Amino acid sequence: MDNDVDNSCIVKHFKSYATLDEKDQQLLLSLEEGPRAWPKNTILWHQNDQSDCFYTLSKGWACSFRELKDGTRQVLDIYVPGDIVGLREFSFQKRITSVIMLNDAELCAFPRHHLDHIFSSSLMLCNIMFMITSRDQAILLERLVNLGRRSAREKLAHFLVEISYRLQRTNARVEDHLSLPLSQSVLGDALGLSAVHVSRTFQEFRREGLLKTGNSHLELLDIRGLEAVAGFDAFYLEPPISDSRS
Amino acid sequence: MDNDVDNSCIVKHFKSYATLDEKDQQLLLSLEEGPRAWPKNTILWHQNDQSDCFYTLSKGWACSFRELKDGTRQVLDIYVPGDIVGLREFSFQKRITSVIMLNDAELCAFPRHHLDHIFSSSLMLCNIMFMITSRDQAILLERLVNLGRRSAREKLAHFLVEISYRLQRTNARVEDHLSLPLSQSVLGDALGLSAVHVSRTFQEFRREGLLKTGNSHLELLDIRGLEAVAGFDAFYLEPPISDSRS
DNA sequence: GACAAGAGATAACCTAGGTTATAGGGGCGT
DNA sequence: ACGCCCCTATAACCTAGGTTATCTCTTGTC
Repeated sequence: MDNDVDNSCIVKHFKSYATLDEKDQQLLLSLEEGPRAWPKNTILWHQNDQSDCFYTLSKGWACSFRELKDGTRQVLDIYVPGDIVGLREFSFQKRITSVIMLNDAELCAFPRHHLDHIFSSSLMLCNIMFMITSRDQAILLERLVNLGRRSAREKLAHFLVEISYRLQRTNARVEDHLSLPLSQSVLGDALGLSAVHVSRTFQEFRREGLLKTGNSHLELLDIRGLEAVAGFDAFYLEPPISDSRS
Repeated sequence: MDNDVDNSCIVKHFKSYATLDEKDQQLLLSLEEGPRAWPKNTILWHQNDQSDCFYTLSKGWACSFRELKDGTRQVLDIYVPGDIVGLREFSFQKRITSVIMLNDAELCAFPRHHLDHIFSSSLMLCNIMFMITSRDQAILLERLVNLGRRSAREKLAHFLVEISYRLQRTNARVEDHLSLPLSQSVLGDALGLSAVHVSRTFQEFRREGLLKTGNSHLELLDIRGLEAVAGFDAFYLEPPISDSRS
Protein backbone atom coordinates (compact mmCIF):
# COMPACT_ATOMS: atom_id res chain seq x y z
CA MET A 1 0.00 0.00 0.00
CA ASP A 2 2.73 2.36 1.04
CA ASN A 3 4.59 1.49 -2.10
CA ASP A 4 1.69 2.43 -4.25
CA VAL A 5 2.50 5.04 -6.84
CA ASP A 6 -0.69 6.91 -6.06
CA ASN A 7 0.34 7.53 -2.48
CA SER A 8 3.77 8.89 -3.23
CA CYS A 9 4.15 12.57 -2.36
CA ILE A 10 6.72 13.24 -4.97
CA VAL A 11 5.00 11.37 -7.77
CA LYS A 12 1.88 13.38 -7.07
CA HIS A 13 3.82 16.59 -7.16
CA PHE A 14 5.63 15.81 -10.39
CA LYS A 15 2.42 14.72 -12.04
CA SER A 16 0.97 18.16 -11.48
CA TYR A 17 3.53 19.44 -13.99
CA ALA A 18 3.31 16.84 -16.74
CA THR A 19 2.23 13.34 -17.50
CA LEU A 20 4.64 10.68 -16.28
CA ASP A 21 5.08 7.29 -17.85
CA GLU A 22 5.16 4.18 -15.72
CA LYS A 23 8.95 3.92 -15.72
CA ASP A 24 9.41 7.49 -14.45
CA GLN A 25 6.86 6.96 -11.72
CA GLN A 26 8.60 3.82 -10.53
CA LEU A 27 11.93 5.56 -10.58
CA LEU A 28 10.73 8.44 -8.42
CA LEU A 29 8.94 6.10 -6.10
CA SER A 30 11.99 3.95 -5.57
CA LEU A 31 14.06 6.93 -4.55
CA GLU A 32 11.71 8.49 -2.05
CA GLU A 33 11.62 7.54 1.61
CA GLY A 34 8.36 6.93 3.47
CA PRO A 35 6.56 9.72 5.30
CA ARG A 36 7.60 10.68 8.80
CA ALA A 37 5.78 12.88 11.32
CA TRP A 38 7.16 16.27 12.38
CA PRO A 39 5.25 17.98 15.18
CA LYS A 40 4.43 21.67 15.18
CA ASN A 41 7.34 24.02 15.86
CA THR A 42 10.06 21.46 15.25
CA ILE A 43 12.95 22.62 13.16
CA LEU A 44 13.40 20.59 10.00
CA TRP A 45 16.88 21.99 9.60
CA HIS A 46 18.96 24.96 10.61
CA GLN A 47 21.02 27.25 8.49
CA ASN A 48 24.53 25.73 8.11
CA ASP A 49 23.36 22.15 8.65
CA GLN A 50 24.65 19.68 6.14
CA SER A 51 22.38 19.66 3.12
CA ASP A 52 21.86 16.13 1.89
CA CYS A 53 18.22 15.77 1.01
CA PHE A 54 15.04 17.59 0.23
CA TYR A 55 11.49 16.77 1.29
CA THR A 56 7.94 16.68 0.08
CA LEU A 57 5.41 18.03 2.52
CA SER A 58 2.62 15.48 2.47
CA LYS A 59 0.65 16.97 5.37
CA GLY A 60 0.81 20.24 7.27
CA TRP A 61 2.50 23.57 6.71
CA ALA A 62 6.06 24.83 7.14
CA CYS A 63 8.08 27.95 6.47
CA SER A 64 11.69 28.76 5.70
CA PHE A 65 13.33 31.75 7.32
CA ARG A 66 16.59 33.41 8.16
CA GLU A 67 17.55 35.00 11.46
CA LEU A 68 19.57 38.21 11.55
CA LYS A 69 22.14 39.24 14.11
CA ASP A 70 19.78 41.83 15.57
CA GLY A 71 17.29 39.11 16.48
CA THR A 72 14.77 39.88 13.75
CA ARG A 73 13.68 37.21 11.36
CA GLN A 74 12.82 37.17 7.69
CA VAL A 75 10.39 34.50 6.61
CA LEU A 76 11.37 33.55 3.07
CA ASP A 77 8.65 31.21 1.99
CA ILE A 78 5.64 29.33 3.24
CA TYR A 79 5.12 25.73 2.23
CA VAL A 80 1.69 24.19 1.86
CA PRO A 81 0.78 20.50 1.60
CA GLY A 82 2.18 19.04 -1.61
CA ASP A 83 5.09 21.46 -1.83
CA ILE A 84 8.71 20.46 -2.20
CA VAL A 85 10.92 21.82 0.56
CA GLY A 86 14.63 22.37 0.13
CA LEU A 87 15.19 22.08 -3.57
CA ARG A 88 16.60 25.60 -3.37
CA GLU A 89 19.59 24.43 -1.38
CA PHE A 90 20.37 21.84 -4.00
CA SER A 91 23.85 22.98 -4.84
CA PHE A 92 24.97 24.26 -1.49
CA GLN A 93 26.71 21.92 0.88
CA LYS A 94 25.21 23.68 3.84
CA ARG A 95 21.66 24.89 4.19
CA ILE A 96 21.30 28.56 3.53
CA THR A 97 17.95 28.87 5.32
CA SER A 98 16.19 27.29 8.29
CA VAL A 99 12.83 25.54 8.11
CA ILE A 100 10.25 25.15 10.87
CA MET A 101 6.88 23.40 11.02
CA LEU A 102 3.88 25.69 11.37
CA ASN A 103 1.74 22.68 11.99
CA ASP A 104 1.85 19.03 12.90
CA ALA A 105 3.21 17.83 9.59
CA GLU A 106 4.38 14.82 7.64
CA LEU A 107 7.35 14.77 5.31
CA CYS A 108 8.92 12.35 2.84
CA ALA A 109 12.66 12.64 2.45
CA PHE A 110 14.41 12.44 -0.90
CA PRO A 111 18.20 12.00 -0.67
CA ARG A 112 19.93 14.43 -2.89
CA HIS A 113 22.40 12.08 -4.49
CA HIS A 114 19.46 10.21 -5.98
CA LEU A 115 19.04 13.07 -8.37
CA ASP A 116 21.87 11.61 -10.38
CA HIS A 117 19.66 8.69 -11.28
CA ILE A 118 16.99 11.05 -12.38
CA PHE A 119 19.17 13.27 -14.47
CA SER A 120 20.82 10.36 -16.20
CA SER A 121 17.78 8.23 -16.84
CA SER A 122 14.85 10.48 -17.56
CA LEU A 123 14.78 13.59 -19.66
CA MET A 124 11.22 14.19 -18.59
CA LEU A 125 11.97 14.17 -14.89
CA CYS A 126 14.94 16.41 -15.46
CA ASN A 127 12.76 18.89 -17.27
CA ILE A 128 10.18 18.81 -14.54
CA MET A 129 12.85 19.55 -11.97
CA PHE A 130 13.67 22.67 -13.92
CA MET A 131 10.03 23.63 -14.12
CA ILE A 132 9.70 23.35 -10.38
CA THR A 133 12.68 25.53 -9.63
CA SER A 134 11.58 27.94 -12.29
CA ARG A 135 8.14 28.37 -10.78
CA ASP A 136 9.80 28.75 -7.43
CA GLN A 137 11.88 31.61 -8.73
CA ALA A 138 8.85 33.28 -10.22
CA ILE A 139 7.25 33.26 -6.80
CA LEU A 140 10.34 34.79 -5.26
CA LEU A 141 10.39 37.52 -7.88
CA GLU A 142 6.81 38.41 -7.16
CA ARG A 143 7.64 38.48 -3.47
CA LEU A 144 10.36 41.00 -4.22
CA VAL A 145 7.83 43.24 -5.90
CA ASN A 146 5.57 42.79 -2.92
CA LEU A 147 8.23 43.78 -0.43
CA GLY A 148 9.65 46.59 -2.48
CA ARG A 149 6.72 48.43 -3.88
CA ARG A 150 3.47 47.76 -2.08
CA SER A 151 1.67 49.13 0.99
CA ALA A 152 0.96 47.00 4.03
CA ARG A 153 -2.63 46.40 2.94
CA GLU A 154 -1.50 45.35 -0.50
CA LYS A 155 1.31 43.18 0.81
CA LEU A 156 -0.96 41.23 3.09
CA ALA A 157 -3.76 40.86 0.60
CA HIS A 158 -1.37 39.81 -2.13
CA PHE A 159 0.40 37.28 0.01
CA LEU A 160 -2.83 35.69 1.21
CA VAL A 161 -4.25 35.46 -2.28
CA GLU A 162 -1.06 33.88 -3.55
CA ILE A 163 -1.26 31.23 -0.88
CA SER A 164 -4.86 30.50 -1.72
CA TYR A 165 -3.84 29.96 -5.35
CA ARG A 166 -1.01 27.70 -4.33
CA LEU A 167 -3.37 25.68 -2.18
CA GLN A 168 -5.75 25.16 -5.05
CA ARG A 169 -3.01 23.59 -7.10
CA THR A 170 -2.56 20.45 -5.09
CA ASN A 171 -5.50 20.58 -2.67
CA ALA A 172 -8.52 20.78 -4.91
CA ARG A 173 -11.26 21.76 -2.44
CA VAL A 174 -10.92 25.53 -2.17
CA GLU A 175 -13.65 27.83 -3.36
CA ASP A 176 -14.05 31.26 -1.96
CA HIS A 177 -13.30 30.55 1.64
CA LEU A 178 -10.46 28.82 3.40
CA SER A 179 -8.41 28.86 6.55
CA LEU A 180 -4.67 29.11 7.03
CA PRO A 181 -2.53 28.21 10.06
CA LEU A 182 -0.58 31.47 10.00
CA SER A 183 0.10 33.69 12.98
CA GLN A 184 0.31 37.43 12.60
CA SER A 185 3.97 37.44 13.50
CA VAL A 186 4.81 34.91 10.79
CA LEU A 187 3.01 37.09 8.29
CA GLY A 188 4.79 40.18 9.57
CA ASP A 189 8.15 38.46 9.29
CA ALA A 190 7.34 37.34 5.76
CA LEU A 191 6.33 40.78 4.58
CA GLY A 192 8.71 43.05 6.43
CA LEU A 193 5.96 44.39 8.71
CA SER A 194 5.63 44.48 12.48
CA ALA A 195 3.14 42.09 14.05
CA VAL A 196 1.35 45.09 15.49
CA HIS A 197 0.75 46.56 12.09
CA VAL A 198 -0.46 43.24 10.74
CA SER A 199 -3.00 43.26 13.54
CA ARG A 200 -4.06 46.83 12.69
CA THR A 201 -4.46 45.94 9.04
CA PHE A 202 -6.44 42.81 9.83
CA GLN A 203 -8.81 44.91 11.88
CA GLU A 204 -9.60 46.87 8.70
CA PHE A 205 -9.93 43.68 6.67
CA ARG A 206 -12.29 42.27 9.28
CA ARG A 207 -14.44 45.39 9.15
CA GLU A 208 -14.52 45.05 5.37
CA GLY A 209 -15.63 41.44 5.67
CA LEU A 210 -12.54 40.12 3.91
CA LEU A 211 -11.39 37.69 6.59
CA LYS A 212 -11.74 36.42 10.14
CA THR A 213 -8.84 36.10 12.56
CA GLY A 214 -8.36 33.27 14.98
CA ASN A 215 -5.49 31.98 17.02
CA SER A 216 -2.49 31.34 14.78
CA HIS A 217 -5.09 30.79 12.21
CA LEU A 218 -7.04 32.92 9.82
CA GLU A 219 -9.96 32.47 7.55
CA LEU A 220 -10.29 34.10 4.15
CA LEU A 221 -13.90 35.04 3.58
CA ASP A 222 -13.69 36.98 0.35
CA ILE A 223 -10.80 36.03 -1.87
CA ARG A 224 -12.04 38.12 -4.80
CA GLY A 225 -12.13 41.10 -2.46
CA LEU A 226 -8.56 40.48 -1.37
CA GLU A 227 -7.48 40.16 -4.99
CA ALA A 228 -8.98 43.56 -5.62
CA VAL A 229 -7.13 45.10 -2.67
CA ALA A 230 -3.86 43.60 -3.90
CA GLY A 231 -4.32 44.24 -7.59
CA PHE A 232 -3.48 40.57 -7.91
CA ASP A 233 -2.44 39.06 -11.21
CA ALA A 234 -1.78 35.31 -11.23
CA PHE A 235 0.35 35.25 -14.38
CA TYR A 236 3.44 34.29 -12.40
CA LEU A 237 1.77 31.16 -11.05
CA GLU A 238 0.50 29.99 -14.39
CA PRO A 239 1.36 26.37 -14.94
CA PRO A 240 4.76 26.37 -16.64
CA ILE A 241 4.89 24.94 -20.13
CA SER A 242 4.54 21.22 -19.96
CA ASP A 243 5.80 18.56 -22.31
CA SER A 244 6.44 20.72 -25.35
CA ARG A 245 10.06 19.67 -25.17
CA SER A 246 9.59 16.02 -24.37
CA MET B 1 38.82 32.70 -33.87
CA ASP B 2 35.22 33.32 -32.99
CA ASN B 3 34.73 29.61 -32.67
CA ASP B 4 37.47 29.31 -30.15
CA VAL B 5 36.35 27.71 -26.92
CA ASP B 6 38.21 30.32 -24.91
CA ASN B 7 36.14 33.14 -26.34
CA SER B 8 32.77 31.62 -25.71
CA CYS B 9 30.73 33.48 -23.11
CA ILE B 10 28.88 30.49 -21.95
CA VAL B 11 31.84 28.15 -21.79
CA LYS B 12 33.61 30.71 -19.63
CA HIS B 13 30.61 30.97 -17.36
CA PHE B 14 30.16 27.23 -16.96
CA LYS B 15 33.85 26.74 -16.31
CA SER B 16 33.58 29.00 -13.30
CA TYR B 17 31.46 26.29 -11.68
CA ALA B 18 33.39 23.14 -12.53
CA THR B 19 35.95 21.73 -14.88
CA LEU B 20 34.57 20.85 -18.29
CA ASP B 21 35.95 18.16 -20.52
CA GLU B 22 36.59 18.85 -24.19
CA LYS B 23 33.36 17.23 -25.36
CA ASP B 24 31.20 19.36 -23.06
CA GLN B 25 32.97 22.52 -24.14
CA GLN B 26 32.40 21.73 -27.78
CA LEU B 27 28.78 20.95 -27.12
CA LEU B 28 28.13 24.26 -25.42
CA LEU B 29 30.06 26.14 -28.03
CA SER B 30 28.10 24.60 -30.86
CA LEU B 31 24.83 25.68 -29.34
CA GLU B 32 25.64 29.29 -28.60
CA GLU B 33 25.18 32.09 -31.11
CA GLY B 34 27.82 34.76 -31.67
CA PRO B 35 27.81 38.03 -29.74
CA ARG B 36 25.63 40.90 -30.84
CA ALA B 37 25.70 44.54 -29.70
CA TRP B 38 22.86 46.08 -27.68
CA PRO B 39 23.14 49.82 -27.06
CA LYS B 40 22.39 51.46 -23.72
CA ASN B 41 18.71 51.67 -22.78
CA THR B 42 17.51 49.17 -25.36
CA ILE B 43 15.02 46.64 -24.13
CA LEU B 44 16.24 43.08 -24.47
CA TRP B 45 12.71 41.83 -23.96
CA HIS B 46 9.43 42.89 -22.45
CA GLN B 47 7.23 41.06 -20.03
CA ASN B 48 4.86 38.81 -22.03
CA ASP B 49 7.20 38.49 -25.02
CA GLN B 50 7.70 34.98 -26.28
CA SER B 51 10.45 33.32 -24.30
CA ASP B 52 12.63 31.24 -26.57
CA CYS B 53 16.21 31.82 -25.53
CA PHE B 54 18.47 33.07 -22.82
CA TYR B 55 21.66 35.12 -23.13
CA THR B 56 25.12 35.49 -21.75
CA LEU B 57 26.19 39.06 -21.13
CA SER B 58 29.69 39.25 -22.56
CA LYS B 59 30.09 43.01 -22.15
CA GLY B 60 28.14 45.69 -20.31
CA TRP B 61 25.46 45.72 -17.65
CA ALA B 62 21.72 45.10 -17.69
CA CYS B 63 18.86 44.81 -15.23
CA SER B 64 15.55 43.00 -15.10
CA PHE B 65 12.50 44.75 -13.74
CA ARG B 66 8.75 44.72 -13.54
CA GLU B 67 6.44 47.70 -13.98
CA LEU B 68 3.36 48.09 -11.77
CA LYS B 69 0.04 49.60 -12.75
CA ASP B 70 0.71 52.68 -10.65
CA GLY B 71 3.77 53.49 -12.76
CA THR B 72 6.35 52.46 -10.20
CA ARG B 73 8.98 49.93 -11.07
CA GLN B 74 10.69 47.15 -9.18
CA VAL B 75 14.16 46.26 -10.33
CA LEU B 76 14.58 42.55 -9.72
CA ASP B 77 18.18 41.92 -10.54
CA ILE B 78 21.27 43.53 -11.95
CA TYR B 79 23.43 41.63 -14.41
CA VAL B 80 27.16 42.14 -14.68
CA PRO B 81 29.51 40.99 -17.44
CA GLY B 82 29.67 37.20 -17.53
CA ASP B 83 26.19 36.70 -16.10
CA ILE B 84 23.50 34.57 -17.68
CA VAL B 85 20.31 36.50 -18.37
CA GLY B 86 16.94 34.83 -18.64
CA LEU B 87 17.50 31.36 -17.29
CA ARG B 88 14.79 32.22 -14.76
CA GLU B 89 12.13 32.28 -17.43
CA PHE B 90 13.14 28.84 -18.58
CA SER B 91 9.83 27.14 -18.11
CA PHE B 92 7.47 29.98 -18.89
CA GLN B 93 6.28 30.47 -22.41
CA LYS B 94 6.16 34.20 -21.94
CA ARG B 95 8.70 36.34 -20.19
CA ILE B 96 7.71 37.23 -16.68
CA THR B 97 10.10 40.19 -16.41
CA SER B 98 11.52 42.87 -18.68
CA VAL B 99 15.23 43.45 -19.25
CA ILE B 100 16.96 46.69 -20.23
CA MET B 101 20.60 47.56 -20.93
CA LEU B 102 22.23 49.87 -18.40
CA ASN B 103 25.15 50.18 -20.73
CA ASP B 104 26.30 49.61 -24.26
CA ALA B 105 26.42 45.87 -24.06
CA GLU B 106 27.10 42.68 -25.98
CA LEU B 107 25.10 39.49 -25.66
CA CYS B 108 25.31 35.92 -26.94
CA ALA B 109 22.00 34.17 -27.46
CA PHE B 110 21.38 30.56 -26.49
CA PRO B 111 18.19 29.07 -27.93
CA ARG B 112 16.23 27.35 -25.25
CA HIS B 113 15.40 24.20 -27.13
CA HIS B 114 19.11 23.45 -27.27
CA LEU B 115 18.92 22.60 -23.61
CA ASP B 116 17.54 19.23 -24.62
CA HIS B 117 20.89 18.36 -26.11
CA ILE B 118 22.57 19.33 -22.91
CA PHE B 119 20.27 17.44 -20.60
CA SER B 120 20.44 14.30 -22.68
CA SER B 121 24.14 14.24 -23.42
CA SER B 122 25.99 15.59 -20.43
CA LEU B 123 25.34 14.93 -16.79
CA MET B 124 27.95 17.49 -15.88
CA LEU B 125 26.37 20.29 -17.83
CA CYS B 126 22.99 19.40 -16.43
CA ASN B 127 24.38 19.63 -12.92
CA ILE B 128 26.00 22.95 -13.64
CA MET B 129 22.69 24.29 -14.90
CA PHE B 130 21.21 23.42 -11.55
CA MET B 131 24.08 25.05 -9.72
CA ILE B 132 23.55 28.24 -11.64
CA THR B 133 19.86 28.45 -10.90
CA SER B 134 20.53 27.48 -7.32
CA ARG B 135 22.98 30.29 -6.80
CA ASP B 136 20.53 32.59 -8.49
CA GLN B 137 17.89 31.66 -5.98
CA ALA B 138 20.26 32.20 -3.10
CA ILE B 139 20.81 35.74 -4.32
CA LEU B 140 17.07 36.32 -4.52
CA LEU B 141 16.60 35.03 -0.99
CA GLU B 142 19.22 37.39 0.32
CA ARG B 143 17.54 40.21 -1.55
CA LEU B 144 14.31 39.37 0.25
CA VAL B 145 16.07 39.72 3.57
CA ASN B 146 17.51 42.99 2.36
CA LEU B 147 14.13 44.40 1.37
CA GLY B 148 12.25 43.06 4.36
CA ARG B 149 14.47 43.68 7.30
CA ARG B 150 17.16 46.25 6.70
CA SER B 151 17.41 50.05 6.90
CA ALA B 152 18.13 52.19 3.87
CA ARG B 153 21.81 52.49 4.77
CA GLU B 154 22.11 48.76 5.18
CA LYS B 155 20.15 48.00 2.01
CA LEU B 156 22.36 50.17 -0.11
CA ALA B 157 25.62 49.05 1.42
CA HIS B 158 24.62 45.40 1.20
CA PHE B 159 23.53 45.63 -2.39
CA LEU B 160 26.70 47.40 -3.49
CA VAL B 161 28.94 44.94 -1.71
CA GLU B 162 27.06 42.02 -3.25
CA ILE B 163 27.63 43.44 -6.70
CA SER B 164 31.30 43.93 -6.02
CA TYR B 165 31.55 40.26 -5.05
CA ARG B 166 29.69 39.19 -8.14
CA LEU B 167 32.03 41.27 -10.26
CA GLN B 168 35.06 39.62 -8.76
CA ARG B 169 33.79 36.22 -9.83
CA THR B 170 34.16 36.63 -13.56
CA ASN B 171 36.07 39.89 -13.82
CA ALA B 172 39.25 39.28 -11.87
CA ARG B 173 40.63 42.80 -11.46
CA VAL B 174 38.76 44.24 -8.50
CA GLU B 175 40.56 45.17 -5.33
CA ASP B 176 39.17 47.70 -2.99
CA HIS B 177 37.88 50.20 -5.45
CA LEU B 178 35.61 49.94 -8.44
CA SER B 179 32.99 51.80 -10.38
CA LEU B 180 29.47 50.80 -11.32
CA PRO B 181 27.17 52.21 -14.04
CA LEU B 182 24.17 52.51 -11.73
CA SER B 183 21.93 55.55 -11.39
CA GLN B 184 20.34 56.41 -8.08
CA SER B 185 16.89 55.72 -9.41
CA VAL B 186 17.85 52.20 -10.52
CA LEU B 187 19.19 51.56 -7.04
CA GLY B 188 16.07 52.99 -5.47
CA ASP B 189 13.87 50.83 -7.65
CA ALA B 190 15.93 47.78 -6.76
CA LEU B 191 15.74 48.36 -3.02
CA GLY B 192 12.27 49.76 -2.55
CA LEU B 193 13.57 53.25 -1.79
CA SER B 194 12.88 56.61 -3.36
CA ALA B 195 15.62 58.11 -5.49
CA VAL B 196 15.63 61.09 -3.16
CA HIS B 197 16.44 58.94 -0.19
CA VAL B 198 19.18 57.15 -2.09
CA SER B 199 20.70 60.55 -2.73
CA ARG B 200 20.44 61.49 0.97
CA THR B 201 22.07 58.24 2.01
CA PHE B 202 24.86 58.62 -0.53
CA GLN B 203 25.58 62.02 0.93
CA GLU B 204 26.31 60.32 4.25
CA PHE B 205 28.38 57.63 2.55
CA ARG B 206 30.36 60.31 0.75
CA ARG B 207 31.04 62.14 4.00
CA GLU B 208 32.23 58.85 5.47
CA GLY B 209 34.56 58.32 2.53
CA LEU B 210 32.81 55.12 1.45
CA LEU B 211 32.07 56.10 -2.14
CA LYS B 212 31.98 58.80 -4.77
CA THR B 213 28.93 59.58 -6.87
CA GLY B 214 28.99 60.51 -10.52
CA ASN B 215 26.50 60.66 -13.31
CA SER B 216 24.65 57.32 -13.57
CA HIS B 217 27.82 55.98 -12.19
CA LEU B 218 29.30 55.45 -8.78
CA GLU B 219 32.64 54.52 -7.37
CA LEU B 220 33.15 52.35 -4.35
CA LEU B 221 36.11 53.63 -2.37
CA ASP B 222 35.98 51.47 0.73
CA ILE B 223 34.36 48.10 0.22
CA ARG B 224 35.37 46.85 3.68
CA GLY B 225 33.67 49.89 5.16
CA LEU B 226 30.50 49.18 3.22
CA GLU B 227 30.59 45.56 4.36
CA ALA B 228 30.71 46.80 7.93
CA VAL B 229 27.72 49.09 7.39
CA ALA B 230 25.75 46.22 5.88
CA GLY B 231 26.85 43.50 8.25
CA PHE B 232 27.65 41.63 5.07
CA ASP B 233 28.17 37.87 5.06
CA ALA B 234 29.08 36.30 1.73
CA PHE B 235 28.04 32.75 2.62
CA TYR B 236 25.19 32.87 0.11
CA LEU B 237 27.55 33.59 -2.77
CA GLU B 238 29.98 30.87 -1.88
CA PRO B 239 30.79 28.77 -4.91
CA PRO B 240 28.25 25.94 -4.89
CA ILE B 241 29.62 22.46 -4.49
CA SER B 242 31.34 21.42 -7.67
CA ASP B 243 31.88 17.99 -9.15
CA SER B 244 31.24 15.92 -6.06
CA ARG B 245 28.39 14.28 -7.93
CA SER B 246 30.03 13.82 -11.30
C1' DG C 1 -6.49 22.74 37.34
C1' DA C 2 -2.87 26.09 37.85
C1' DC C 3 0.57 28.42 35.39
C1' DA C 4 3.63 29.90 31.93
C1' DA C 5 4.04 31.16 27.24
C1' DG C 6 2.28 32.47 23.05
C1' DA C 7 -1.17 35.08 20.22
C1' DG C 8 -3.84 38.93 19.53
C1' DA C 9 -6.17 43.82 20.23
C1' DT C 10 -5.54 48.49 21.02
C1' DA C 11 -3.68 52.90 22.28
C1' DA C 12 0.01 56.59 22.48
C1' DC C 13 3.87 58.11 20.62
C1' DC C 14 7.77 58.52 17.31
C1' DT C 15 10.84 58.21 13.25
C1' DA C 16 12.59 56.52 8.82
C1' DG C 17 11.76 57.40 4.72
C1' DG C 18 8.27 59.19 1.16
C1' DT C 19 6.72 63.40 -1.45
C1' DT C 20 7.02 67.67 -3.66
C1' DA C 21 9.52 71.36 -5.22
C1' DT C 22 13.50 73.86 -6.88
C1' DA C 23 17.83 74.26 -8.98
C1' DG C 24 22.32 73.07 -11.06
C1' DG C 25 25.21 70.19 -14.12
C1' DG C 26 26.50 66.87 -17.78
C1' DG C 27 25.69 64.34 -22.07
C1' DC C 28 23.59 64.10 -26.44
C1' DG C 29 21.10 65.07 -30.71
C1' DT C 30 20.61 68.43 -34.48
C1' DA D 1 26.21 76.03 -29.94
C1' DC D 2 21.75 75.42 -28.38
C1' DG D 3 18.33 73.11 -26.05
C1' DC D 4 16.50 69.24 -23.91
C1' DC D 5 16.40 65.69 -20.81
C1' DC D 6 18.16 63.03 -17.37
C1' DC D 7 20.66 62.75 -13.19
C1' DT D 8 21.70 64.61 -8.84
C1' DA D 9 21.49 67.62 -4.60
C1' DT D 10 18.96 69.58 -1.04
C1' DA D 11 15.28 71.52 1.72
C1' DA D 12 10.54 71.49 3.86
C1' DC D 13 7.01 68.91 5.03
C1' DC D 14 4.23 64.72 5.92
C1' DT D 15 2.63 59.94 6.73
C1' DA D 16 2.85 54.90 6.89
C1' DG D 17 4.28 52.05 9.71
C1' DG D 18 7.54 50.98 13.76
C1' DT D 19 7.93 50.77 18.95
C1' DT D 20 6.52 50.20 23.53
C1' DA D 21 3.26 49.14 26.74
C1' DT D 22 -1.07 46.95 28.63
C1' DC D 23 -4.58 43.73 28.77
C1' DT D 24 -6.99 39.71 27.39
C1' DC D 25 -7.62 35.26 25.66
C1' DT D 26 -5.79 30.64 24.22
C1' DT D 27 -3.23 26.74 24.51
C1' DG D 28 -0.05 23.60 25.90
C1' DT D 29 2.43 21.65 30.11
C1' DC D 30 3.15 19.23 34.51
